[in-house]
Amino acid sequence: MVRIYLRNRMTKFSDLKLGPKVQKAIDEAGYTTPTPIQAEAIPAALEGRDVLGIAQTGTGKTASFTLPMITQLARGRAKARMPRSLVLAPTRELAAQVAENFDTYAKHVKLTKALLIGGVSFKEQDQLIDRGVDVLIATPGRLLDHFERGKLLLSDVKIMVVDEADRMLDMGFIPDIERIFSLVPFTRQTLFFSATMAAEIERITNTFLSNPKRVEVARQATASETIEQGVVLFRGSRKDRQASEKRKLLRALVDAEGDRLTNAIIFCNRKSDVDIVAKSLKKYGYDAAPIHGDLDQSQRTRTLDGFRAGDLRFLVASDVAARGLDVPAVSHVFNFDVPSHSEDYVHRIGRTGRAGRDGKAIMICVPSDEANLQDVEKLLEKEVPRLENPLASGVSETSVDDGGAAEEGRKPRRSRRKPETVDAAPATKPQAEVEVAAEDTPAEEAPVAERVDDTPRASDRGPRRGSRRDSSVVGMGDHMPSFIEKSFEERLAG
DNA sequence: AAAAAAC
Repeated sequence: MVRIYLRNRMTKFSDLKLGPKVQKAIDEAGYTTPTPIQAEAIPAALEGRDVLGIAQTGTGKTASFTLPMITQLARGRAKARMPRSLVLAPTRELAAQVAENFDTYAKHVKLTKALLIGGVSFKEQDQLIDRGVDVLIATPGRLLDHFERGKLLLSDVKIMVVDEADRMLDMGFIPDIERIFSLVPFTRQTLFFSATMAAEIERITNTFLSNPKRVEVARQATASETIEQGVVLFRGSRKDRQASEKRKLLRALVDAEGDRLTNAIIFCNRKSDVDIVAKSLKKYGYDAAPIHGDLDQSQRTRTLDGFRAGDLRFLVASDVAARGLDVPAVSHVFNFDVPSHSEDYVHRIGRTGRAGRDGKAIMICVPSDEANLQDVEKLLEKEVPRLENPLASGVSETSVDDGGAAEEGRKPRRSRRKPETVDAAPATKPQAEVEVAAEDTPAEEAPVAERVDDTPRASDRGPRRGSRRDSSVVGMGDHMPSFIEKSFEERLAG
């Protein structure tokens, strides 16, 4: 550890013998010192050796293969339909991210590339391939699809990269990966990256890598170091109300963070819940948008770009966004559900507290998630601190409804799941119902409509500064019943 | 039990 650290401190990018044009791009990007994995992997890759990198995101893994690749590919030219290198990534977003990395560091080098991912038309991808590409970046499914159409020849691939291999394993891509390995020349160079070395990954590397340089990077500061964690144990007042009450709790937790919250990712276990939570937050005036695999690729891209640019404050996500995505500077991660794979917890909260910044990760745990919480704590080897439910004292947890947030607008393509009972109720105005909650009256009996204007409102809710792009917000908008805020003040004071 | 990825 110490040795690597010292060595890393002494090594500069300029010591690594990268091509002058690559070096220029690095200088312009403002980087001088490589990360440990870059310092170790780049020299080996430049020598033409296979590399087995065991590292997580945030370690500079992507540049550890793009930089030597650009250097090596700077000479020579691709023939039509015969890419000279191939990068495989498990998700479309990750593939797109790798492509951006090439754009950044190959800007002074004449290098052609194509991004082959699903969800977009074949036509443009075909045209690029026909012209010949130096770098092909792809998700496995779409790559094989192109190959089977006979549009693509892999016999000139000199460098092959497999990124996030353990994720590929989780997603059942290993047979595809093996097939692709069988389609590229035996003499290629292979750069292979995985966050962990599961037995199956070990087997693949033994089969397809040749005397690799093994580069292992200590896990980034584990969860505990820079990320403040907490979990709220929560049970709905009634089973059929738990879902909407949980969303109310989420809003309260968000609000309680005040100005400390600049932006956040909210993870849900199910795509349907991603939609419901995003819709609900939007309805209550929060600047939120969903991302998961059932949404159009164009929408996924737009949402992610907006979030990166700071135009979007809350990203409600499935685990499509848990790993690998480079989203700089997220102040908070909320786990609306406890992830059922405990490793995913580490990946999810790893979206915050990056690059030495402080981060906060807050989770909600309902009774049925308690077994998962135990698994998470077993993995962390420590207890996640319990947080008080900000709504617990003095305020009834009953009767908060999103007004059928989930029922409005289009449902995701494949989601035929029946929404929860509460949300299926006729879409009444949320402010009325929240006000009902303030009065501690069961929603069903409340004369909602006429009470709307009497709703006590806090003029300023503090935390939100994002734009509400949806001008048709039906919900509370800027208004927040004062009881919620009051209970916080009381809580903070006490 | 679910998410991701191919049409």
